[in-house]
Amino acid sequence: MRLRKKNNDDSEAASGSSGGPRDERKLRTRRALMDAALELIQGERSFSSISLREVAKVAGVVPAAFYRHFSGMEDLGLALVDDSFRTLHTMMREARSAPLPPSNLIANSVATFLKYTQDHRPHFEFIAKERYSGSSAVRLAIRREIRLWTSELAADLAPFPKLKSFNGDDLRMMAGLVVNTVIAATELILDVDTKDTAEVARIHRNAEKQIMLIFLGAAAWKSQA
Amino acid sequence: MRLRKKNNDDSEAASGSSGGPRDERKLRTRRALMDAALELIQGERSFSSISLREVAKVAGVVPAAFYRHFSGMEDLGLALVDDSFRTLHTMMREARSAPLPPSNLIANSVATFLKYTQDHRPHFEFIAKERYSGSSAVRLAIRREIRLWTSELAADLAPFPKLKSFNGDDLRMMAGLVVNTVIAATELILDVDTKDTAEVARIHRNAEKQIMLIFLGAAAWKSQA
DNA sequence: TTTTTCAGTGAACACTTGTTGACTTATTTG
DNA sequence: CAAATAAGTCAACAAGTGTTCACTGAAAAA
Repeated sequence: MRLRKKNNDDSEAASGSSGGPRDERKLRTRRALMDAALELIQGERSFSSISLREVAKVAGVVPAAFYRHFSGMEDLGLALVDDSFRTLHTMMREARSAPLPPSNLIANSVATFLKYTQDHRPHFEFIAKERYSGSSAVRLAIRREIRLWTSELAADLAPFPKLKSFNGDDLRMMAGLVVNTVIAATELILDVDTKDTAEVARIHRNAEKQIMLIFLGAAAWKSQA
Repeated sequence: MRLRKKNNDDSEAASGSSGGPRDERKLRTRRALMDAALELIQGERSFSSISLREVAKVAGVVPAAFYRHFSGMEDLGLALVDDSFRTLHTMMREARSAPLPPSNLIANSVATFLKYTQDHRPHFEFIAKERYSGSSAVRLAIRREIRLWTSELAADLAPFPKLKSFNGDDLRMMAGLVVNTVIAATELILDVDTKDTAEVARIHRNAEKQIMLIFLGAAAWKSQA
């Protein structure tokens, strides 16, 4: 109990600190479990309706082995939230480091984002499905991440000259509106047949227009009115 | 098979056509099953994670009796979608028949709507949870209803003088934005402790501002730009 | 080399699950 | 009144559930 390290929760192997063949193997299985869950989520089923045993089976592992990595399904769910939003933050970092030209900025940003969600479908499908129907811990984690994302966007928006008249609260309010709109479009696209490019394009255009409408309103906004 | 009426799906009793003691009883049990499902949904669980047997138990009925009313859980889910949106349409009809004064119209509408969602929490919680995580049939049904709702709102919005410059498509686009915003606020409120009036008020104000921002943009909008 | 650690195994457990078929019993129908 | 209808009951089923425990065997530590 003192010097023993039980290490039931991957706290070490998850970060791949030492990197021996054993840690690597553990990491692989952990990923296999997470990927298995994401795979089972695709289409009809939701995370709360899949079983620990199914996840283990798809991951090619006996059910008991699951517990070497997660304390239960809820734990797995939280890990998937982290995983999914890491994906999102990576994208936003890339976007900032290679900024788009100011002309057609909105249309390009929307296109970039929606393209990204389609390329990482499993993660975003997981988020969309668990956002409201998951356990309260998972829901809370997702809401926290979205709030964070909203704040990031607000910070990115602040320098724009047209948004001078916004105070901090109202800027977050506006960013929240943009995030909501983008999320709604994402969720629609996820529910559409990938090959139905016409419908996907329609959703794109709609989201673009909606965000343009928001910015049009922003140009006329006066905080503390 | 010809003159026999098996009546496995409540098609008659659901509408309560004849109204005898038997039909009334059947209707009561049907409602009990639906209410049981809504009750089980409250809080942690989601519709896809509750079982037919649990629903039957809460409804005070043996599992086999469930099949006298619904062919399975998915069928129950579709019935709940209908039920929930009937609630919503009732509200919108009431709102139109007793129109609010034009001053503070937005703030009043938002307040009315959000109040309503809190008074019919189970229905709206069901919709929020199943919108993305339910079976495809249920998701489709919900999306269809939301689209309908959006069109209704667009029709209500059309007469406004400030929205002269909108064509039909763009009007639906704007209505969609408003609906999304209201839904997002609703979903946030449902996830907040009912007694946390400060947080509820914060969400109210935020939604109001967001919709005002949209209308501000609308006043500057030119369709087919 | 010997010992320790630990991811993964296999079997067993006590339950819950959806669905079935034959039944009872009150209402409806003729 | 007697016959038919059908909502609800009861018991049984095969299959799947989460969790446990003693185990094996390869990698890590000594």
